[in-house]
Amino acid sequence: LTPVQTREQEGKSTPDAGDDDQVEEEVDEGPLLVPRVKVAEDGSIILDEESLTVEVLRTKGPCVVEENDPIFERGSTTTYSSFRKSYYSKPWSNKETDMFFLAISMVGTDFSMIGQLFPHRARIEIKNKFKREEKTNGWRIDKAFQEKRPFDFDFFAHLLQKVLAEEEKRKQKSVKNQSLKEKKSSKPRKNVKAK
Amino acid sequence: SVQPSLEKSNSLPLASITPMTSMTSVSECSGIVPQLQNVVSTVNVACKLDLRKIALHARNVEYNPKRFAAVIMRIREPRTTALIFSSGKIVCTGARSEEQSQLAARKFARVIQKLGFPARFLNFKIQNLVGSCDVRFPIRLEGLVLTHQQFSSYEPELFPGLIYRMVNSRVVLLIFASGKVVLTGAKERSEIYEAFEKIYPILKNFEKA
Amino acid sequence: MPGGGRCPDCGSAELVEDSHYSQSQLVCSDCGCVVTEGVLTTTYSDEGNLREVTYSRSTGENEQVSRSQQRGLRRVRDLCRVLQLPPTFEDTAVAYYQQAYRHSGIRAARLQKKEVLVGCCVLITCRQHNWPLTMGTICTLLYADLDAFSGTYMQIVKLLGLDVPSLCLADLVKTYCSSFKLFQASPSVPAKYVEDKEKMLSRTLQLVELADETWLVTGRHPLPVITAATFLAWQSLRPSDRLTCSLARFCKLANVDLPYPASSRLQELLAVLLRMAEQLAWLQVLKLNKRSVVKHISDLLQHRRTLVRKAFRDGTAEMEAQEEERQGQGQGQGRGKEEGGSSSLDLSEEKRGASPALLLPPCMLKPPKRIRPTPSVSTVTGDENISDSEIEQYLRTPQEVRDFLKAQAARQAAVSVPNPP
DNA sequence: TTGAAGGGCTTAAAATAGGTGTGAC
DNA sequence: GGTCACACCTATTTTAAGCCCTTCAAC
Repeated sequence: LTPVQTREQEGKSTPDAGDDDQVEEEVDEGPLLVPRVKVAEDGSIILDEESLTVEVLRTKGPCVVEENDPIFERGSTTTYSSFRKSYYSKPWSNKETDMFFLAISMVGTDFSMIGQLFPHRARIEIKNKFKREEKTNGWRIDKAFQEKRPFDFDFFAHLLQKVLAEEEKRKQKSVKNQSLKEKKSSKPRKNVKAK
Repeated sequence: SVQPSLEKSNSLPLASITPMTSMTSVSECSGIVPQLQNVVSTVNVACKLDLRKIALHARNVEYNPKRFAAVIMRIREPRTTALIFSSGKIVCTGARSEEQSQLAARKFARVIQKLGFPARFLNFKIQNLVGSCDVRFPIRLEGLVLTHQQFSSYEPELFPGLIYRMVNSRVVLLIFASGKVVLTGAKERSEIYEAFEKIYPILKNFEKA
Repeated sequence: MPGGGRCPDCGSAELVEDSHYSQSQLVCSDCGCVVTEGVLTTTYSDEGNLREVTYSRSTGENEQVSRSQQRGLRRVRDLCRVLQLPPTFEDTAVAYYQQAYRHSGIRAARLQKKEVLVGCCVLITCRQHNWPLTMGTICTLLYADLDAFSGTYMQIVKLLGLDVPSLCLADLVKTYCSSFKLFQASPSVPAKYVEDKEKMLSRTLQLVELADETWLVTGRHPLPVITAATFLAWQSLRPSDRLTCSLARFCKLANVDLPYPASSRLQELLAVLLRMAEQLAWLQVLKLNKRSVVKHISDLLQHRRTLVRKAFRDGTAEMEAQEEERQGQGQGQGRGKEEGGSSSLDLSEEKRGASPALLLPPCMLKPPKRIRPTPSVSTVTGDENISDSEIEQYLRTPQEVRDFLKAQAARQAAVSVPNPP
């Protein structure tokens, strides 16, 4: 039983990889199972409740209805939120942002192409990043666009991998630091985004 | 075209207040001039375009025929974005004024020309203007929707603003409790100005409950 | 019609129970239509099966009613029954659905849209009868996305030229509040948490009215306002036992969802109450905070209107004065005083004693955030010269084109051969 | 456990257009 | 089953305020 079987093509978590001629595999249709399963389960429960309510009403017949007041007990059918897709996008670290500008200088404003340079980012995230930077750091966009750099896919991929790995390591370290610091309260670390 | 009848206001961000030179007009002047925020225009370069070729030779573009059948081209000055279709039709967006939009459209056409297409510049037309301003007093949207029901849609469960469709005007207004107003749908800036002058006294009536 | 009626498809009265499914259903033995499912369980995928099972049996007469329209009408009735609406509502909602179908644009719409259209017609009917029903409820019952519902709702109201009254908050208080499981003791609800329903409704209503008077309702989702008001009403009716209970815990034990914006509404309401408390001499000395003020809600509500009037200045004149002041100062600033318009919703305790707060929507009290980069309305005429060099910055040189193609090819190769470890 | 902050979505308008859902004929 | 006439997805821009999500910081 799949109550809502609309195929939402806006799969998140897996940045809609497939576009651009090649790279067919799986492409859209992204089932995006997680939310649907949740919906189905939640829904089923509600449905059962409602079914019972209807039964009760049928057998009970004379409803309480307080005279002219159309308002009477209806059980808790009033709900607030309904289903919405998740649009969450991981924040860009400073290093990753630097990589973003490097990508701009290599390929220009082709967000689909840049999206392929960032395997964990969907095209829409690249576009939003661009628009955001245009508002807050317009000069950096201009600078990157004018500083043409040769488009070297492998070079970029390796550099990005290194940067992200470093990021991850740093993150884990800070978590560990936090858990075992306690005594060593004064540590002059502080990164301050290099160069 | 071009020279706007009303003074193009001032560049002072906060100064949407105009000294209101003539008070002899029939209705009172709000003293507020909506600022243009976005201009959409179209133009026809009148030749078939090979979008793949454009995508290969220009570095300010994106082209994904699977996703969308147009080249998306961006230029820095004026900061605008264009949709370029193989038919030769161009949609230019993002400019702050009609003139900026035309200049931008000419630049897009020039890029196409430089790529070897016999581009012309036909039927340039402003298609949509978006403006905004602030009346600087709060507005009881629930009161406004009651008395102007036939023009209004206010559904706070869906959107915080009231959607107001003007009579005898293409302009649609988004009216917020904060007193901020967005006006859109106009093809000439006078329509924006007129719509605002028309709505202002109405809004004044709903400053308080 | 409920229960023992006729098949909405073919009109047959030969309805039989069919318990092949998890929920028993009434099925028309003439055409095979499922007349009443356990409720709104039909989905598009089910519909495929239905279509095969039920061939369209022409009853000879009119019936230009399409399959999808019949299904929609059936679901309109189902939804009305699930919501236990008065019988007359059903026909009104059905009429709206039929009216919508007379438009080719609706007939050609996607199936999902026709599905949420069912909810739109029921919602519109309820609104016109002042029957409190939220869009969230409709969407939950239909398993619909609120955004999908939104588009269809706006379209249909425009298309049919309907006058749809707003959702009445007071009515919603009655139904929604009543659904809180707090009115009788149970294993999950200790005695000290049990409250009298009438007292709760009355106080919640007053708090919602207070919220409305102080700009906390306009432009906001209605239900979270009520959730916050209900919580405050409940706390204030027995503060000593309930002050330590959080909004989240309250919702959990009352067995209702905690709407996301409710926390903000609660904070805003508390700020308003604090401001009001400052106007009462005997409360002033107590140096109340957002926690202790709850104990005096009863007193504050008693003099609600007077206190609101005293606690809040009329914001407009003030705003205009500020605006003019800014004008005089020129454009260079961007900071300036700000503090002058100290938020009426500011909870910081040392701010008190100052002049009354502005009575304005919270969004107007937030510090001006804008970074207007638009000094350049410029002097562009649209006819200026365009230099070749300006255009050329956007073009790739022949060498760059070759490099780009090469990189593109490499990229494709990398993609088609995923991992070469 | 709470919040704050940051980001992206909702609404309106308008042009552009292929591919395809949808139902009537 | 094909034509027809729509819908309506993808995409672009821009403002408004609210909602809603995640992440990360004080307690």
